[in-house]
Amino acid sequence: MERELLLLGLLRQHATHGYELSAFVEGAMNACVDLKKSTAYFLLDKMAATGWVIVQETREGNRPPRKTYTLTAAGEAEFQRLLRQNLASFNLPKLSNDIGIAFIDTLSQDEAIALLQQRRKHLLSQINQTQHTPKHAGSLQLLIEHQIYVLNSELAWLDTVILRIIAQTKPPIGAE
Amino acid sequence: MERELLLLGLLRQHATHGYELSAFVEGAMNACVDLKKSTAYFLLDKMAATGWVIVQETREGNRPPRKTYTLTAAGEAEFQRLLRQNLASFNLPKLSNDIGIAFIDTLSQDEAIALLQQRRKHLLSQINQTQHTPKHAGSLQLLIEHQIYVLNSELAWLDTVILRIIAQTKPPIGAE
DNA sequence: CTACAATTGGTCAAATCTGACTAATCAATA
DNA sequence: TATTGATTAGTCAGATTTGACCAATTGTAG
Repeated sequence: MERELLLLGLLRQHATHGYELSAFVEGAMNACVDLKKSTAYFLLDKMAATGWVIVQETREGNRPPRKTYTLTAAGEAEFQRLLRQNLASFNLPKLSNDIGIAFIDTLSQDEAIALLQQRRKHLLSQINQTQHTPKHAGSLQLLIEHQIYVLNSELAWLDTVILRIIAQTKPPIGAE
Repeated sequence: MERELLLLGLLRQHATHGYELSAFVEGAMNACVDLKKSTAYFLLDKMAATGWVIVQETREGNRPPRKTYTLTAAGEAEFQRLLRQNLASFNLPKLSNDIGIAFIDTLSQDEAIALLQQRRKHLLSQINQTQHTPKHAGSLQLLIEHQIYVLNSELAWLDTVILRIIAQTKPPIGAE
């Protein structure tokens, strides 16, 4: 339902066609949202069937007709409902992408640390990229800030993991 | 690929049937992984087709036959590959579930704050639940710790958002 | 003992998602 | 001004995911 909320919220600002919507989401919002063009069209069509939006094919020249989606009153109501539901609840994001961590003890310490250093670099570059995305309007910007915040906590966590592994079975010189 | 890595990693510890795998994942690992039973079977069958596992139907009594999955050498190799790839890379988790935040400026301050307080409660109770899940063996436990860590950073972030909203247009008594 | 629920083990049709594709237009450049 | 490449706009078959279901077995309470 988060994706529907997003689309309704965007359409609420101004009615537009699927391409612009998905270009925006896959472009400017790329850092915080995963929603492909084809899925966007799918969802829009479903919402049209439900009555939350209406479609108008506007034919220009002889290119394939452009479909403009407009929010209906029912769509506005659904937006209000979804927004409140979304804000009031929290569902933990599952299976981020650290499953590998669960099996890290099958590797030698050296290899484990080398791999995690690489991971650390990926993370840093993502932080950089995300920090340099163009500023969004209004509270959309909060999403980007959240993303940066999350990436930074991941970085901090990763560092503690690396330290733990180093500490683990390397009580070196004066070990007790 | 994270899910395949997980299944291979678990099957590596000991060959077993789909039900036990998915019961474990949907049970003890529920906090950090989202993988339904039916998806697990689907993935297992796919991996069987690829040759990473072999299936043996063991018929006991006249109940529907039980399918036992065993890791092959190719499966072990793929595990090694996926593990390294997973550890060395980082893909940011997208569209957590705070899309609502992007549209929070369409609400009155009072309602926004009330809703976020509710969200805060959900979050707290999830932290509690996750903290009380039974301890996992070995580095599997790291996943749970990560989950708790993430939930706590989400809590901290949520609090800053709430504070920001309160501060936003409420320069009360001696406003300049 | 028996009936009623819970658990074990798995399947399947329907819903959803994806990558690859079409096809027109614009933009630039040789 | 053809040729090439990007951009706009959307479709679709095939892959994946889900929720609901089936059927046997194991408690378990009366």
